[in-house]
Amino acid sequence: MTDAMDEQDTSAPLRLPPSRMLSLVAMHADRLVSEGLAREGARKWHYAALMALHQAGSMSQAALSRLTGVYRSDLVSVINELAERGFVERAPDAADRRRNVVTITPRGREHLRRLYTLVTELQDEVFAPLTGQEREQLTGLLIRLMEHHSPHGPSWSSSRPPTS
Amino acid sequence: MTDAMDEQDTSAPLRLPPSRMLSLVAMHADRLVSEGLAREGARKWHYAALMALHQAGSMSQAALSRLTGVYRSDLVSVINELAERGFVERAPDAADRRRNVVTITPRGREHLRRLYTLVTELQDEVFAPLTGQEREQLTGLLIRLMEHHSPHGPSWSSSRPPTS
DNA sequence: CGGATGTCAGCTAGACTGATATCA
DNA sequence: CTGATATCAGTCGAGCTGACATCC
Repeated sequence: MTDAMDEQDTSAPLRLPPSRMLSLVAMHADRLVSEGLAREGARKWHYAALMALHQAGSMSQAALSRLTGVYRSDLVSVINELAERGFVERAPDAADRRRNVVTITPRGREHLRRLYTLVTELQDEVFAPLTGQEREQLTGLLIRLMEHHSPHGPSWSSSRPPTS
Repeated sequence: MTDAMDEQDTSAPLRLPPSRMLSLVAMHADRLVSEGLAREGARKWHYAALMALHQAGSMSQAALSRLTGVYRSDLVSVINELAERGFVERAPDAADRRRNVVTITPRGREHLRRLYTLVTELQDEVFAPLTGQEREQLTGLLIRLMEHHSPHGPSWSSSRPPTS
């Protein structure tokens, strides 16, 4: 009966707090996704921004920041890179001259389709040991935790494929 | 019927890949834990190192590195800080003069007990929206994923309290 | 010799802060 | 004036690499 701290036991498995498990799994998943996207010359934020623009339509950088969780300051370079490659257009908003309206281009949509396929495959790789039901369990639990943390943020669901 | 990409729908929730959900939840959990530990003047690695030493006994820095996942190079400063505060002792190994044998001290055990209590409370905070059963589901799934990623690493279980 | 160990210096992407100029 | 916007500079912890001297 060990109630307080378990004593030395070299053979026993390391006991980790659940938050640490989350970090380890998230780190591994992040690495797989990042490396996969890098092969296509993209980064996570590129994907996130394109996906958000595709799903929710053109918007200002500040709005995109709120939607994706990427900081306004960091979004600048992301939009720069996407614009350089013609995946996105940044035009001043006539109605509010502080704003840039960011719009995804047809080339951006093509790119997004490639990235989406890639990301989907990578998700399968990450969650390979889980059955479909278990994956839904997991995402369900994660969504509950996310809603608890940022109750005023956007609501989330697992990603579904984008239409051309 | 949306098979490919869903078109614009500002009212719809953002669809995130599960790996992104993992990152968000892990980030939030990490922040809570880090902030909590900071209030006690500690960091995650301090806790991880003390816990590993407590559970598995004295060992070299390299062994501690393998056990905790903290890089040898980063462990140096962690051990420095713990040693400065008298939580740990670093002594040359007579049998293998390359090695430092790191040992947790009684004061270190006291400190660990405080940190353990804190970390446990923080876990409760992070996973507050889940029932006990759901938390076990979650950790079960996470362990399966961890084992899949590093099948030759240590095996894990959820953390149990340390004994004095 | 090859390989492990402890240490140091430095890199990188990412999260975050602060300041500033512009404009509603 | 308050507050939002885009941008830039810079901080900070964390993960990771490379090199080096020492020792097995």
